[in-house]
Amino acid sequence: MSLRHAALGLLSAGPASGYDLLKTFEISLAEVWPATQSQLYGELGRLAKEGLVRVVSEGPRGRKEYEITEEGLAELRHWLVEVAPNLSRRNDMLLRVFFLDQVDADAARGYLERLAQQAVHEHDQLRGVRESVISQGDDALRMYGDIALEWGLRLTAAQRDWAEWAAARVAALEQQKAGHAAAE
Amino acid sequence: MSLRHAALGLLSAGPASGYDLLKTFEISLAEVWPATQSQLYGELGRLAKEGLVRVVSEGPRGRKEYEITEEGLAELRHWLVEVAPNLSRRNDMLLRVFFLDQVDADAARGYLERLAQQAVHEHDQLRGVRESVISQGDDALRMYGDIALEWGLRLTAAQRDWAEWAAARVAALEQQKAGHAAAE
DNA sequence: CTGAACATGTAACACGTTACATGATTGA
DNA sequence: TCAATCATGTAACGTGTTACATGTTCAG
Repeated sequence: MSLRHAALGLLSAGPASGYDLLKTFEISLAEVWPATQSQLYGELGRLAKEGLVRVVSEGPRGRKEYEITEEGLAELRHWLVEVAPNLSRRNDMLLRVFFLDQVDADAARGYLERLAQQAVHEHDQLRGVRESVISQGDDALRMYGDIALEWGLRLTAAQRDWAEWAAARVAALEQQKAGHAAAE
Repeated sequence: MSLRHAALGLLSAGPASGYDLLKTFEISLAEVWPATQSQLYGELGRLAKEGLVRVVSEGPRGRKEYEITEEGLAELRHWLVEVAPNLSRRNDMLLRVFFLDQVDADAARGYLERLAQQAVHEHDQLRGVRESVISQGDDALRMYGDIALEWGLRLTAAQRDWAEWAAARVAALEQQKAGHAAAE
């Protein structure tokens, strides 16, 4: 149920339309909480019905501008620090590792090496983002953006190191097996 | 659509009933791909209908033992190395960081410190698991289990370091603000 | 003989994705 | 004028969660 809180969070920075929020979801929140148009319009309707947001103006082309209410702000703050974060631990990439013994060592090594490459790529992307947004905006807002970015940088670095280490372990086993075969 | 592959992966190690698989999901796969009873029985039925698994024996209490078919094995191997892992990036914990400017610095720091503590706790749990399963089972199977465990150890360590670093940054801002206030 | 563990199944609901459907405004 | 962009909404479908429902077998 966090789409609701993502929407409230974005609206806490100022009024916006569904369309506006959608852009934000696609750009800045895509790496953390992707949302589709369909989902967002539905949620905004529900939030309005429950009084957590309110329509403040209707612009051209049927545009509806939403504003967060006091009640919505209270709900956002409550969620932020009082509700236990539910670590959604489903991990496709790691699930595969468990079954990697079903393919030969060469293919398994290839899989791990690709993971390492992907991590390097993502890390570079994030470094690019950091370069492009240096020191703009106010204290707190900027700091928390930085902190989130740093999380990405550290995690992709750790993922790269791990994948490289794992690929090397598989390669070592391959060598060992090859030695065995030659000795027979 | 990975529950299907998780089930195929478990069955690739040998025949088992839905009930058996459920235990495995609850114990060894819980951290990577949780599944409920309801979901699993449904999926096994579908897999059987599509010929990726087959019922090999019916035991007491209506127990149905499933075995993976050649077709199922082929699908599993295909998925393992040929299908791009879809990185499910939804991250509740990080989403909150983006909106942390909505609570005071003290509460924000508390949130980050709690994240660090949680990471330490998880890291310790995993260290416990590693201790308890040292050097059992065969080469490849053991190795991939190790590799997955190592991922957990490295990620929880990185998460702890990051959360501690972030909490320190927020504390520094608090100090700065307090100095300001005193100077006025 | 009784409670725990074994064993499977269905129904209702929540959430997310994709696709369809529609129309208004603006700038080149 | 016409294409791009703005702007919202709904329907169908797939997946995941919780709860309900039922019955068997084994060990003490």
